[in-house]
Amino acid sequence: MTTLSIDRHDLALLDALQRSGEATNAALGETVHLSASQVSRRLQRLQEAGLITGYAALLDPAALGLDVIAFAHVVLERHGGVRTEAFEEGVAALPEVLECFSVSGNADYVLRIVAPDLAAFSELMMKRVLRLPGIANIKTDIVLGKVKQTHVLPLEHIARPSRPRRGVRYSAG
Amino acid sequence: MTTLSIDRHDLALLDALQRSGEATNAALGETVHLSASQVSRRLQRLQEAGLITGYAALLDPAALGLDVIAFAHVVLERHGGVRTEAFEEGVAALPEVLECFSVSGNADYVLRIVAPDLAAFSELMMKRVLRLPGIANIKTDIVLGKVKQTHVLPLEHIARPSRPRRGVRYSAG
DNA sequence: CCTAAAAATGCACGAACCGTGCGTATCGGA
DNA sequence: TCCGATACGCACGGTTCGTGCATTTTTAGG
Repeated sequence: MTTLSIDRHDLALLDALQRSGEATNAALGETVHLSASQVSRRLQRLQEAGLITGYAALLDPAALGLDVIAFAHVVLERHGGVRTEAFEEGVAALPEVLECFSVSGNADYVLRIVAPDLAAFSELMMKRVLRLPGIANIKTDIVLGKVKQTHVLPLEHIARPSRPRRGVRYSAG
Repeated sequence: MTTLSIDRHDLALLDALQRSGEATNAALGETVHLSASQVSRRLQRLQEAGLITGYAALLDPAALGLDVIAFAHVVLERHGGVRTEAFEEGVAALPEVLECFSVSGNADYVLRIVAPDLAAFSELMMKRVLRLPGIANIKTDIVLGKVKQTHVLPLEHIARPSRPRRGVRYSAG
């Protein structure tokens, strides 16, 4: 496990990076007021510490023909089984299921699913999702419109020393 | 608007890129069996066509102290107003609200929200979300466990000519 | 307050990477 | 089979990257 302390430069860097991950170190340095070499060194630390888990190209779902988004609320049968494992593995194997969380509330799981169109979505639900083991019932919310969608995590809650200090430490192991 | 046709090399490229957006053109070319120069040219086309909307660094929410994820199901009041705009703008201005969709079903909107902990989440809901205009009621599902979470869109549904062809075209304007 | 250790900074330099021009090869249509 | 169009790999100049080094700034202790 690596441990490090974060200062305001690191926060500005993380914020800039999750918005434009393709920026050069020089460009990043200009927005956060650091030299390119410092940006390079800081990024190396942040990555080793596990704060930066990777980089990704963001694709436009609509341009790829993925026009349907839906949230599926799954309730499992309750005959005290190990069926949850089978269900979770089955879900993880479906590429159209982008997310699956177990949740509090009425449902056991919430799934975020994408599909090309309603016909494909229907077929996916009937032939793949509903056939997963242990399902009692599913209620589905189909997305009608996108008000907001971002991958940018809020960083405002993190204390911002002007310099790294002992005490406030962030880690990932 | 730019229009282009996609072949299997482009698909392989998009798939590789959304998994590791930091890979060099040479490395990408190795996985998709193309030269680095071709990768460069294809990426340029895919970006101009709008299929690639950007690049981002992926951060670890837990390492940043964001331990709470929740889905909020919002029902608006129904006195035929333009309050929906005010609500949507208010939601868009909250950095903790990563996503907001209008949906079919019982609720009007589904919001995905992150927060450092339950105390902060509670305060966020009470002081910011519930004070948005036009809200009738909110039901919240708090995430207990993460079974799967990915940003990788499925591409299996796209036809895969060995070469670009006229007819099958993808676009983004 | 003063001093010394530690850490961060900017610059410089060699290596790696990127985009483009160009000649060649391959594909599709007639 | 022939021709136009398109995709391909190679090579090259410009850019970017990471690291070593000397300097400056900050922290902690006396």
